[in-house]
Amino acid sequence: MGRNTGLPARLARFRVDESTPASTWPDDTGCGFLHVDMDAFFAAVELRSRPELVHRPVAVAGEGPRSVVTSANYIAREYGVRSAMPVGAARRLCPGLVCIPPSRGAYSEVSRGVMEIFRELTPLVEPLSLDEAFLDVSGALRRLGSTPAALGARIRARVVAEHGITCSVGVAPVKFVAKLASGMAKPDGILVVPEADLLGYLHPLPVSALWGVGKRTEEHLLRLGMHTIADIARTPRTSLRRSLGVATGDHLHALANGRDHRAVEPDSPDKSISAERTFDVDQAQRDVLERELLRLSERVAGSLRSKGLRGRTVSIKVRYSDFRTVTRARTLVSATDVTHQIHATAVALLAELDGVAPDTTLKGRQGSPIRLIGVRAVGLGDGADGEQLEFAAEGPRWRDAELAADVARSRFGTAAVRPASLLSPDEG
DNA sequence: TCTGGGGTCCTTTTGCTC
DNA sequence: TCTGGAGCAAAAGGACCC
Repeated sequence: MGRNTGLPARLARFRVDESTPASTWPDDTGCGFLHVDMDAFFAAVELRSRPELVHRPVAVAGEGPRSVVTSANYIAREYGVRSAMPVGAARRLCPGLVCIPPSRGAYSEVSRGVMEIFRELTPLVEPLSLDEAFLDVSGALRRLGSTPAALGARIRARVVAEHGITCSVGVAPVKFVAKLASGMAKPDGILVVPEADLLGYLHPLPVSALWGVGKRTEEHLLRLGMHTIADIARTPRTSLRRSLGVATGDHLHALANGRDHRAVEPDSPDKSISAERTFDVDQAQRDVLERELLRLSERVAGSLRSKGLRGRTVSIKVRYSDFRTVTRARTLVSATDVTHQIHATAVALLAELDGVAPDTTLKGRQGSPIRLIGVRAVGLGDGADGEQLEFAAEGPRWRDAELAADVARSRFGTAAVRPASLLSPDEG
């Protein structure tokens, strides 16, 4: 089948071979958690419409000089191409790399379809991103007359038949192990971690395999002499707390011992909504930065309105040319979804960063060169906590105008209505 | 290699109030 | 009147994930 590449021999017995009778599969009794992950999702979606590229190294990446790879097919990965890698570096590793610009809408549409398949089996579906989700199937087994691994196989068959892309499935008695298992099942496979083998599976793995252990924490753990998950498991919890902090220490200690009491949570509300932009060339001109803040505020506010949310705190993020990143936040008297108010707050925060009074004339003013600027709304709610006092006089009018613009955009396209300051000179 | 964009969560610091 | 601490919320930074 061309699968099984890179799976350590000791784990081969956990892999399901769907061509053999289910009676020969690993024991999945008590494995209520499935984690389903699309294989090289964005690249796979693109390749559906570009079959001539299937046997070539392909990456989905933006076209700007500072773009990075968002997704690479498995042929490109053989050359060392990875997501988040700058496109220039990827091309050096793989000179024949075909780069395709991302088509966000297509990914969302496929994602919706795939999630629908999951929800037909169980209502307990927790999407983690466009291309992966946890499923709790423990309550659905009797109704469906199935086993967890068989459900995983069913999902895989439907996703490939209905959407033309492959996915991998992890099946386990606890949530985070299902996620680890799907990663090891890749590409195009299923891995079952039987309840009885949970610690046997987990303990020989490197500490970096734990979900939540990134580069920094890995370095930290290695310095402390912990190389495998077993090393963490036998370290006293108090020592882990001392070196990693209470929350992280407790968390890693529990995971390393195979304990994860988190349930699959289908409806977790949004905590923040943000938009940011990295400039092709660093910008120091204040009016350019303020115009970009307007564009970003529009996106954030539009997204808030489309979800029926308002944010109480507005924050900006600025990354300077030397990659130093700072954030500044301001909490409003009441929550907002109005572009005008978010932009005004963002501009005031930017002025503060430069030590300039908010009402200073900023046109043409130079600050330190900036490579990235972003706007975020946090403290989200439905806005039922009252009207916008701070904005009482003119807020409702701005909001009405923006709602009308939303309607126009939904009918005539996103370019139909834009603030005058965002029009290029020849459009004015 | 020269580092995107959208998120979540945690820790530490700071400022306010009692 | 001044000071110290507790408790809390906000702000800021950072690690991590896909």
